[in-house]
Parts: sequence; structure tokens; C-alpha cells
Amino acid sequence: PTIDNFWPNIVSEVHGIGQVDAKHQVLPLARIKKIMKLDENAKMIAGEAPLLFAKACEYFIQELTMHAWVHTEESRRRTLQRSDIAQAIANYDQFDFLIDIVPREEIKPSSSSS
Amino acid sequence: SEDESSKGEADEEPLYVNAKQYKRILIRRQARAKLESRIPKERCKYLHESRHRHAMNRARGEGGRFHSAQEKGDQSGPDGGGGMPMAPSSMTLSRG
Amino acid sequence: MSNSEDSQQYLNDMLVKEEDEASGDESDKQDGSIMLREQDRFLPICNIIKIMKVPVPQNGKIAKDARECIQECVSEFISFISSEAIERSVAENRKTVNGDDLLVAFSNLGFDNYVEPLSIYLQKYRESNKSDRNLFLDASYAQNEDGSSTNEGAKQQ
DNA sequence: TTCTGAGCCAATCACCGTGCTCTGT
DNA sequence: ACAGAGCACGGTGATTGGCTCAGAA
Repeated sequence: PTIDNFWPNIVSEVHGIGQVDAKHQVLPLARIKKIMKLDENAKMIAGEAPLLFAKACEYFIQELTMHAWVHTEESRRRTLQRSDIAQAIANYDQFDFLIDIVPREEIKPSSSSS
Repeated sequence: SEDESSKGEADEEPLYVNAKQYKRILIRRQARAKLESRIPKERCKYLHESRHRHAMNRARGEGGRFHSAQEKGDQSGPDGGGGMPMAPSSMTLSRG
Repeated sequence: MSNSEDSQQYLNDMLVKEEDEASGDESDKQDGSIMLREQDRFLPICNIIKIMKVPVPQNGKIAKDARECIQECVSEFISFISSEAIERSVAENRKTVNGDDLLVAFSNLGFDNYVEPLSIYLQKYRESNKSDRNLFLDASYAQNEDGSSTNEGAKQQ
């Protein structure tokens, strides 16, 4: 289980899915739709959109947690904490959109510029 | 039509972001700013009063864990006058 | 030092000014009509934890701060992608955001890894719905009219 | 070393899913 | 024709804290 194999495993996993079970998702579709509706530009939302997001959020949570756990191990800890997530966000530019949610200042120790 | 000249923030080094996300990050900042007045500043201790009371009233084992309500009825005094509602049968604390 | 993209943008001073409300709000505003609860902004924390435990080893632990951090990040993730997808649907004069808008949004925002599995997932979801609907319609109309139906589409990738 | 704080347990009830009607394309 | 918003309802899993010792400090 490594970062390099994450997305290949995901792709082979979706191929194994026979019929998409709309119900019994890990994440509640109604809550996802509610979050989407917080956008003032959102008018109507297709039923497939929250379902896609439910899957995408699973991938996102796993990938971000996986990247964060790397820093947990580097610090020789067994507990993943917020600073690990902050480092993960800083080290992968696909997570740049979280720069206001988890600011760079929260990266506690380790090497830092200047 | 972009303001290229940045304000002279000496102690703040320029922050690079993914070019594909740059514009959307700024749009999201505006959207979040509009919503911020409706967002409480800190998280509440619990979400629901009823569930909080439910958790407080629940039967607990010795280690603070939740325990089945019907068994371990030990509310009677030390005098063993009270009756056990059900024989304890074979339910004991099991270490996992 | 992980700046490999040659095309990047500065993000230094774009501070958005928000209208600060009446500065004297030391007590919690219990005006439920405008205040958003955590249940309205975030996904359930229990579901978040379950997904977080997947890539973490069995004996690993997760701090409370980390759980809530991921919870907030996921909500921003949804809003971030949605914002792009909604804008595209508006640009095409459509009132409904659909799955294709999301896929384009994932691609445009640099989440290229998501596009392939989500496309497959979306395809299978649409197939399932059409299959169910076709079977139901077949059962209804078959008793009165035979022939036609079983439209198994020709699909390739 | 000191001592903070995360996992553990399961019963209620808020909320999620579903079916329906209505509206808009 | 379809497809999603809005509403009511019923089923159900997310929510929840005290104690212990991993493990952060």
C-alpha cells in the first residue's frame, strides 16, 4: 500500500464494481447535496452529482490521509495529527486549494525556509 | 488587466499555488467570506442536546465504556435484597 | 521545494475584505435562521473517520484535531469542485449541474487522477439506471405488445 | 520522565432515503 | 416526454462521554 499504487488500485477497483448501489453509500448523499447548495450560484443539481462526489470524497480523504501519515511516520509518531495534514497539503500542489483551510503556519517543526 | 504590482509586504514571501487552481481559490475565498458571518467561530461541545443526555444516562461498565442497559443492573444497595432482572447467564467483561 | 509546475501563479496579497458584522457579538448568535450548524456544513464525522482509517495502519491512531481538519477539507473539496462545475453549467445555459460538469471541473482544476475512475463509476451508474428502467418498461409493455425492447447498447471505450 | 487525550462500548433519535406531487424545459 | 425541487414519513446508523493507558511532550 503505497502512494504510487493508490490510483491504479482505485481504477482496478471501479472496474470490479458490477452494479452501482446508489443507496448505502459510505457518505450521505443528502448532506453532500446540502453542501453543494451552499453555493449561491447553485440552482438545480442532478442526482448523479452527489453520487459522484461521494466516491470522489472517499478518494480524497484516503489520499490526503495517506499523504499525512507519511509525515506521521517521519516524526516517529503513531498518532496522525493536524500538523501532518498541514505538511501533506504543503508538499502536494493538488492540495493548494486548502491553503486557507489549513494555513502554512500550522506546520510545526522541521526544516522551514528562512 | 491584472494588477501585477504587489504591495510591499517584505516579511511575506510570495506564495505559489497550482496555476489550475489559482482563479478558483480566489473565487472560493469570496464565497467563504460571504458565508463566514453565518459560521460559528468555534465548534460546539456536542451537536444534539438529546443525544448528549442519552449518553449521560446510559449504563456504563467499569472502564467507562457503554454497557447493555438490561444487564449489570447494580443500582440496588450493597444489601443483596434487590433482585437481578435476568440471570447474568454468560456475559462477562471480555478483553479484546 | 516541490514546485515542479512551470506554470504557477502568485497568491500573495489577495486578501478579501469581508463586511464585519456588528462587532459586539461576544455571545453565540442563536439566530437559527441565518446561522449554519455543523450538520449543514460538514459530512458526519463518524463516516469521515471510517474512511480515514483505511490507509492508516491498524495500530495507528488519529487525533481529534486531524479528524475535524479532514472534515473541513472535504467540505472545501466539494465546494471547490462544485464552484467550477456550476460555472460551466451556467456558461452553457443549463440550470442543472450534471456529472459531466463535475468531470470537466476535476480535469480543469488539476484533479486528473479522479477523472478516469469517476468516469467509469458514472458510466456504470447510468447503465444501471437504464437497465432498471428498461426492465420495468419491458415488463409493463411486454404483456400488451411483443417485440422491441432489450436495447443493450453497444458500448466501447 | 510527566500527563494529555484517543479508543472503546452500544441506545436512542435526528436525519437520510424514498415516494409522491408539482413545476420547468 | 423527462428530471429535479419540495414535502411527509419511517427506518436506522451517527452521535456520545468516562475511564485507561498509548504515546505525545
